[in-house]
Amino acid sequence: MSEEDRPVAKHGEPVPGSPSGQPIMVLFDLLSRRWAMGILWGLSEKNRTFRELQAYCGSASPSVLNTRLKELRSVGLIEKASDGYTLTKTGRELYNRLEPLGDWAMEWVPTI
Amino acid sequence: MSEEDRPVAKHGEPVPGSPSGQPIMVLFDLLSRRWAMGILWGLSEKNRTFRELQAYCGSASPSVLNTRLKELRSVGLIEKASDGYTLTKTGRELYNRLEPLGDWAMEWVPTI
DNA sequence: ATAAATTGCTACTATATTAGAAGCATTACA
DNA sequence: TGTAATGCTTCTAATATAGTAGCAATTTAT
Repeated sequence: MSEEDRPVAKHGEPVPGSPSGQPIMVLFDLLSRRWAMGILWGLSEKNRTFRELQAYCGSASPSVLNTRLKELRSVGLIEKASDGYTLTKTGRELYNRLEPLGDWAMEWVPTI
Repeated sequence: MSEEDRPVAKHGEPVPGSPSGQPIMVLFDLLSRRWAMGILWGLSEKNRTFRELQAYCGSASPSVLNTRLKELRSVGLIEKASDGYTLTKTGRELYNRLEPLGDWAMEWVPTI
């Protein structure tokens, strides 16, 4: 009973520890789960199968990966296609807002 | 011995589980730690003391909050000011790239 | 000056999440 | 009809986070 359902907080509901239920906190709660952003990033390039995603995310545990995929599907950010998982329209919208982090990271990471 | 140093991966170094060491993965590894994004978000409005941040982040555990603050300081995203913690120039740059998520979250969250 | 608050933590235990290895059922291919 | 991928599920160990208590140092009030 270790990695059971941890539903994504709804609007107005307290995020684990965040009583506000502010939208941004709901989103942060989701995105800060392991591999969540990596999955979105990986799928932005092309559709990927479970095992491809696993490799892309550095051998992520299948258990965690699967949990994350279920969550992302349950909130409509990704879905299954014939050739693996794919971003939904909403998922791509989110990715578009995440994308600027890529350029920034390339400048920043070498400095640390 | 539970919440010891978990250094932020350097460029080229494998992120826990991510052999690539791609900049974006290094950043994701940092940002996906509990409260990391919430802290940046909270400090973007104004400087906040330890206890103010704790309240802002929904009564985050002092132990975790402190760990996170150390990490964010060690990579130069935040620093101490006379009236609490503050974003560095670099930290604000990162925040600026995070900010679009706020608007998006306000549209998205009500739909889930 | 002294007492009472407040602040910024540290320490410790309990719980939750993630890692990692193994393996199984199903589909795809040869 | 094998043989090999694929998409998981299950289990245990390791790690991270939550939560409570409390203490030393600084600030505020008397």
